[in-house]
Amino acid sequence: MPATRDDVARLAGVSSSTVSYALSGRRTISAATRQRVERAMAELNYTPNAFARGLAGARGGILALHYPYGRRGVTSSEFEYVAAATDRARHRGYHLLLWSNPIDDVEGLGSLVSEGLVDGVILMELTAHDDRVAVLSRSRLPFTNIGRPDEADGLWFVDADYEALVRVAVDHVADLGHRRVFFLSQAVQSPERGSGPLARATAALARPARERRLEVETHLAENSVPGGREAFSAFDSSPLRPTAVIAFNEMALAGFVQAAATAGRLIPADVTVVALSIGDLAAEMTSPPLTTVTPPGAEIAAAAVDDLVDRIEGRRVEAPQVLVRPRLTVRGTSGTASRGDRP
Amino acid sequence: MPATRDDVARLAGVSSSTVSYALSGRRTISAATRQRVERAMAELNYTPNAFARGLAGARGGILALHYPYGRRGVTSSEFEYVAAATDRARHRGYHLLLWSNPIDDVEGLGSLVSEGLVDGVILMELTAHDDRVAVLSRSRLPFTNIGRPDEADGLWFVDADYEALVRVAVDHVADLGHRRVFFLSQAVQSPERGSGPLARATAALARPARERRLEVETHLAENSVPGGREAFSAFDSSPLRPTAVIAFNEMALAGFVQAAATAGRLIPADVTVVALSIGDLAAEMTSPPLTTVTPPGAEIAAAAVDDLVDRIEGRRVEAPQVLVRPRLTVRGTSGTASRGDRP
DNA sequence: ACTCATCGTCGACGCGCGTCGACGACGACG
DNA sequence: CGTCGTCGTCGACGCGCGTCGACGATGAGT
Repeated sequence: MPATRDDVARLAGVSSSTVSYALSGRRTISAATRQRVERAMAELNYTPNAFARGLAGARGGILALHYPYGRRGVTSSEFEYVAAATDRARHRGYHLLLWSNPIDDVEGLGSLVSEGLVDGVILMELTAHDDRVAVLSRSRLPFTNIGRPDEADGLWFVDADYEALVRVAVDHVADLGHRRVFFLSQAVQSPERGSGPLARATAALARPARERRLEVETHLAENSVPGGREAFSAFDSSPLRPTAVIAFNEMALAGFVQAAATAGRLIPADVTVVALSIGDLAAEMTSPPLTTVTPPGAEIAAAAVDDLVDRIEGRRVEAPQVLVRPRLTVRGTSGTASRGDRP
Repeated sequence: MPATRDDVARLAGVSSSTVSYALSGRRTISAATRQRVERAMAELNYTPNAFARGLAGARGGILALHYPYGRRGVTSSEFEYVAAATDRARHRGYHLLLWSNPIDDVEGLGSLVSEGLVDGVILMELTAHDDRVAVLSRSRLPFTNIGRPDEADGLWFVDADYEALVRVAVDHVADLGHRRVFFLSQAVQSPERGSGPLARATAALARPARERRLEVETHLAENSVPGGREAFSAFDSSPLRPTAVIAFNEMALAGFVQAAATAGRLIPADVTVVALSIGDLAAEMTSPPLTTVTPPGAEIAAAAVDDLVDRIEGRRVEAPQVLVRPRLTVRGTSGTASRGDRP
């Protein structure tokens, strides 16, 4: 039912290919003709058919955003990435296709690729060893990553700067005078694959801790509320007697905070809490609201889209590897260490 | 670079159209031929080109999920809808295109439609008067809604049952012995358009309240943390002296809870709190965790996708209007009313 | 006056698939 | 043995667009 290019051509009294050139500007068109064509397009409410455009060899104008299946809505900020990517893609003239399948079902990704529907792919939540990267590399389809694998040579990616993330948190805690820190980490499901962010943050912790002369006790908690309660027991009975918590475990932190309240521990008077990678809403839901150090998800997603589109359109050839600095938001859970703990 | 249908045909020693029929099953094919074709497809790793398929008049296999832009991804459960829809679409053999633009920029939606790219559209977060409905109705493109406008005759929708939502909350509070309730509502930005859920929930409150003999004071708070703090002052100084809060305002509830803690009000000993439409993560972040009554987002999204696909494939013609019952999750913020307040 | 480049426009073709009509092979039936 | 219907396969065409080569019209240069 929608108008075709031929309809426009007929109405404007020109040939069909002239309409095409008027639209793409790939050949010179006289001002008079262009105007007639534009008027005709407006009148017929013409929009080029996306399938035909794609078939004819041009860009189809579709990007795919792939995130591994199953990690289901646990992370509060996932939507921030998706929404920002959608938005940025639209501004660049592309559609965003959401695509999700089990992380080890690489075949699903393969069929998406060979369907030829998308001009490029953005991979979300990269793990340390991610098979998706191999599949896409082989396919010659442009892609960028959010996050990065251990082996990132020649790869395009935008990632949070986890070294900076940890350093900012450590500095903040140390600046407040704390010296003994409880690192509320998480137990990794499949150590094989490894979670990039967690591993990176964990590895990055040692150095700034040493520089700021902090003693750190690490606790691996389940990523769940009960896991957080257990973590609090561990914290509470620790011989280290830590006065601050740096948490990289969203659900466990919730349990931890609840358990602390139940046990009568006051935050931040008795314990300072700094949460890593937690969304604003979740941070505001606690009492007092959480001090957080968080990567700017929207910025990261937008940068990934920009890189990908640049690459698709041939505007860029070298592989950008971008690390984005996190944002420290001091809310209510960080306080100065009590007298006896001061250095 | 990917294999085409002709490649498969050549390898299998049949004609190109035979491959097509073997794939679609729209004509009978001998078992022997089918097998040769399938072997050839497997060997070449053949996947039909999506653009050509779409151009040739068949389904393109793409659905669009449209959500209004700008409502700043603050809502905790948005991703739940999106992820569930993506997943369900995939199971039904469709791709999901995310599409978002300012709610009053209907033209953007129009161009998506006339591009002919998608087989159907799902509209999220419908408001009471939603221009998008008119645009899509005119386009003859199949669409379903999540939420519903005031004028819903003949429309396909899946919506949370807000009457039930409110009733469940009221019953829960009343069962605990509370008689005076503070309804933490929200100030609507553009009263013109009206937020369907809020209006519906508000309207639905009167009747169960009367039936359960509850006195209700309604407070319109900004949808923000400070707004919630102000709401707490209003609550605290109310002559009604309410003992329970029913909240339909995510960010304000956070502020409210914080203010309550600051003021030394204990939850649930002094105040019972029931939150409407709050995601699980956010609910767990408070101490104690929030008792909630929430529509099952994943279920709603999946149902909308199912309806839409059924309609596209001609499996259904009458308009289903589905109301989904909410889920009450009793966590830590609801307690029995103190003695003096009992009936 | 004639040549030659340049500009603006046109017609034709191909992208890969779905589908329609045709046609050969084959068994059933008279 | 001839006829008719069914099954399985084939070739051709069209979907709407991008793009290539061709061509007439113009203006500049000799």
